[in-house]
Amino acid sequence: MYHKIQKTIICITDYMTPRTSIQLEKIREAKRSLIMQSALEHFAKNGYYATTISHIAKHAGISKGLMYNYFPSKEALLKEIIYNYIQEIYQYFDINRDGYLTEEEFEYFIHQIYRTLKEKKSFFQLLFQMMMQSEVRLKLIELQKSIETLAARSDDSITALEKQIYKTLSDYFKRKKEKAGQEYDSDLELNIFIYTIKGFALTYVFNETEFDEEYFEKSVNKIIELYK
Amino acid sequence: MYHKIQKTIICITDYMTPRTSIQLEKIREAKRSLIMQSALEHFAKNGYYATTISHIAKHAGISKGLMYNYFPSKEALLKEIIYNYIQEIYQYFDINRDGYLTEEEFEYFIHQIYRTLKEKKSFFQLLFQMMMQSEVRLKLIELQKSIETLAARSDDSITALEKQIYKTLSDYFKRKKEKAGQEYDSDLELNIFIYTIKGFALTYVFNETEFDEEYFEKSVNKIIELYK
DNA sequence: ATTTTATGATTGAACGGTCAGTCAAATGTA
DNA sequence: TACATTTGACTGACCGTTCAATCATAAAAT
Repeated sequence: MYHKIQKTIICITDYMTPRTSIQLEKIREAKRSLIMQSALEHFAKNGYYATTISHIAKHAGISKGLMYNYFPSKEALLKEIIYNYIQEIYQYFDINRDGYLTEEEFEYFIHQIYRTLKEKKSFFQLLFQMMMQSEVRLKLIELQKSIETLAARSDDSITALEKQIYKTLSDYFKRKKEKAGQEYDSDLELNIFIYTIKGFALTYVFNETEFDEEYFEKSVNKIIELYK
Repeated sequence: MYHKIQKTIICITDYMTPRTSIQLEKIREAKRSLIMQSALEHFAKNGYYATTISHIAKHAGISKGLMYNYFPSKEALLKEIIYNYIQEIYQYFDINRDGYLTEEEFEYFIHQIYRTLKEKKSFFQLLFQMMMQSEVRLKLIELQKSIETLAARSDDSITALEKQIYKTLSDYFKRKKEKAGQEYDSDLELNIFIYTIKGFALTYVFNETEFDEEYFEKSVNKIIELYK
């Protein structure tokens, strides 16, 4: 079925071009995406090690060998997936780059987290899994660093995202402190808040009982109410 | 060689036992524990699939083959570990079997969670990993059910523990509701509380930066303060 | 005290299966 | 024809598992 889609794409791009140039590149890119999508689903569901290249290929409607035309190795494929998603998710949270969060923006921020979790569920499943194996995590970080030439960021993508979020929130909670009395420990409250978000993310992302979305939305609103 | 065969034949004639002492059983049990300990550490650090029997055996100071004298398979070893720890942890939380939690007991309960996380860090690392792979989780549940003859519990150990905790807490939060006004949604607050605990557990258990214990203890106290 | 013997513990080479990765050939495509 | 894409049989390494053989020890026999 994926195979058919792929053929269609080729047909569409079948202009009179004598040159196999930029169009070709686009087809290639589309297929790359297809493979990554298939791989992500398998990695997320069964884990990295339990997933075989053959399964990924079959699901993507291509042969095993072709995989290696697009990615040099299974590990490279994994890293590429993670790197790409991280980059993409980065965009979502670039809005508050001034570092100042209003209450409204804070609310938006939390909702944005929820939307992102929902939209990229599989990716977060994979990410959680990755972050729980020190061996793999180290490998990832090490390799992110070697890829970093691509972006102008000097720190590794995974923790960079975490850091940016942390910084913005830290400022927000500090400002709350100024408003509130002396008793209020902003760092501590921030940490508790992060635990809550983490726990929520974990629960949401790995929830299989096809819970109501409404249930989770209520939780999101409660969290906002508690911490805004 | 031939010599050996003769021995075997004699063996068949089946004299009564010049057998070793019953204490042998204790040594056996000790070695079983040793293997399980070694396996747990590897599983926790590198994940189930990335861990080889050879590694476990080498770390335990025994040969690969001997592993199979104590456990029928790698998977059985995993299940045995999880089952044992679950059973053990059960004990810790059996105190409030009456289902009624006072504020003091609630405080104790949270502290107990923290102590358990600390004491059985590796196990919780493994457990978190397991719970994130649907494939493995299903296998586990299915097999727990087949082992259940051992204990008089009719539901599987992992979720049973979860359920018991949930029930006790649910009652506690409901009672809070009665005290507080109408605005208070006990179920919702309970869920948020659980997210927080989960997030805290996740952070604590996979923390590698050798954070101060003091830091986490402060968090524990804050959580108590927020939810008691 | 010494030797014999039975038995469980232990070893590691070997087996069978799996899987990441390769490559020569086939199949388009211009 | 020339060039690119795609395939899937194949390879070599690895790993869970097995098993024939050895070791260690305690009781029995001498």
